[in-house]
Amino acid sequence: MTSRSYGQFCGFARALELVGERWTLLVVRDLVLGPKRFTELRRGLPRIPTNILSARLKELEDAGVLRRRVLPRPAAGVVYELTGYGQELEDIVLRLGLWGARSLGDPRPDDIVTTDSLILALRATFLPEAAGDLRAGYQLNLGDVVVHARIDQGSLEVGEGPLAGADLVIETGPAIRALLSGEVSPGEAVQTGCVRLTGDPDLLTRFVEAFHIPPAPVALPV
Amino acid sequence: MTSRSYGQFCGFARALELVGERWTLLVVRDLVLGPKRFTELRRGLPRIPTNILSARLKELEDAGVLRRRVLPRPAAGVVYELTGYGQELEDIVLRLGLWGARSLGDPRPDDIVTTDSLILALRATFLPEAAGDLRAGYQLNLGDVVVHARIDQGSLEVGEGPLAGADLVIETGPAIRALLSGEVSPGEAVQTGCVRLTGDPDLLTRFVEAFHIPPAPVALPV
DNA sequence: CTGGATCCCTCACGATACTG
DNA sequence: CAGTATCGTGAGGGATCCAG
Repeated sequence: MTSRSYGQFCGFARALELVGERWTLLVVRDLVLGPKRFTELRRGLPRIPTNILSARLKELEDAGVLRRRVLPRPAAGVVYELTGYGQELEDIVLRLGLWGARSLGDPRPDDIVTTDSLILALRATFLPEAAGDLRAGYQLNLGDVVVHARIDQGSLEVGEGPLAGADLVIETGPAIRALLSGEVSPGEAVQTGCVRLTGDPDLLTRFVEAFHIPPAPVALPV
Repeated sequence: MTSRSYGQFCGFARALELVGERWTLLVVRDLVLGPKRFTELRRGLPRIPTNILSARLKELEDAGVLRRRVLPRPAAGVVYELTGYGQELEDIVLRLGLWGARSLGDPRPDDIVTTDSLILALRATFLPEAAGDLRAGYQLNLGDVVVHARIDQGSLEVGEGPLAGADLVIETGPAIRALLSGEVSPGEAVQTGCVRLTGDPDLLTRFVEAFHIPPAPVALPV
C-alpha cells in the first residue's frame, strides 16, 4: 500500500494517488455521463481486464469518488455513480481530453471509438461564443457510433443515438479530428469524400465553428 | 509499447497515454514553475528512481510536452523546460491539485513538503475576488520550507524564500490545510499554537479568505 | 559535482479461466 | 450479470556505478 504513495503532503500528489493509476480516470470519464453497470463500463473500456475494473471501482469507492448502488427491483443489479466529489472531476476530464485531442493523430489499427468518448469530446470542444445564435440539430455518425447534438443559442445538449428531424446528418470517420482542428476545411472534407452530408451543407461550417480543437502543437511521431 | 495504449481514438485516452503514467504529472508539476535541471527535479521528487525520471523526461520530450535544452557557458549543463504545449497543462494541474487537497488528511509519517508544491498550492487556492482590495506581503514558513506571497488587488505573486519587510510572517506546519479549508479558524489556530505569527494578526484572516480549500467531501480513511 | 545508465528484485498489472 | 481466482510478465523501486 505504501508503494502507491508519492510521499508528499501535496494536494496534487494526493489527487494522483486517488485517480492517477492506469485506467482509473477512464472509468471516471465514462461515469461522468451517468451511472453505469459493471458490464456497461466494460463495453466502454473493452481492453480493461475485469479484475482491474473491479479493483479500480473499489479504489474509487474508497476514495469517495463514486458510490456503489444496489438497484431495487425490477431493474435489479448494481450501478456505479459518481459522488458529488467525483463529479467535480468532469471539468478536469474535459480539459485534459481537449489537451490530448491535439496530439491525436490518426487512429491506430485497433483503436475504437466509443459513444461515451464521442459525447464527451463534443462537450469538450464546444465553444458557446463561437456557436453564436446557431440553433440546429445534428446527427453525427462516426463509424457505427451514432450521437446527436442540439445547439440552441450557446447551449448544447448531446446524447446517444440518432436524432429524428436532424437539420444535418454528418457521416464520417477519423477525419473528424482534422475537421475540428481546422486542418481540413469543410469543403475539402466533403469533396474528398471523408465526410458525407444529409441536409443543409452550410450547417457543417457552423458545426466546425461551434466545435473546435486547437491546432496540433507539433508533428508527432506515432 | 502497445501495452501502454488504451486502444481508443479519444483525446482523453491520448492525454493519459502522454502524461498518465506514474510520476509523469509530478514532473510536469515541478516544471510549471520554470526550467529545472535533472538534479533539481530529483530534489523535488525525492522518491523517484533516477531511471524512472530519465524515462519520463524522454517520454515527455517525445510527446512534445517538454524540451531538453543544453545550457551555454558559464552555467553549463542541461535543463528541462515545458514547451507551449506543456505549459497548457498548468491550469489542469492546479485544478487537480485543488481537487486532491480536499482529500488531504494529515501527513503520513514520511510525507515531505517541497517548495514547489507549496508555491503551486498557493496559486491553486488563490481566489482573486475573495482577496478584494487586499495589498500585503506574506512570508509562509512550513517546516523548513519558506515561501512568500505578494497580494495586490487581486493579483498574486508567489516565490521561494523569505520576504524582507513582510507584513505578516506565518510559521506553521501541516495545520495549514485545516486552516485553509476552514476546519480551523485563524483564532483557534493561533491559540492552539499550531500557527505562530509575526506581524499584524488581522492579516491572517485576510490570508485564509484569499487562499481557500473547499471543505473535504467526506471523512476519509487513511 | 551533474546527469544519467545498469542491475536486480519485487509487486502491481494484465490475460485468461472460472464461479455465485 | 457481476464479478473472483490464478498466474505470468513487465514496469516500477532501489542501489550502485559511470562518463563528462
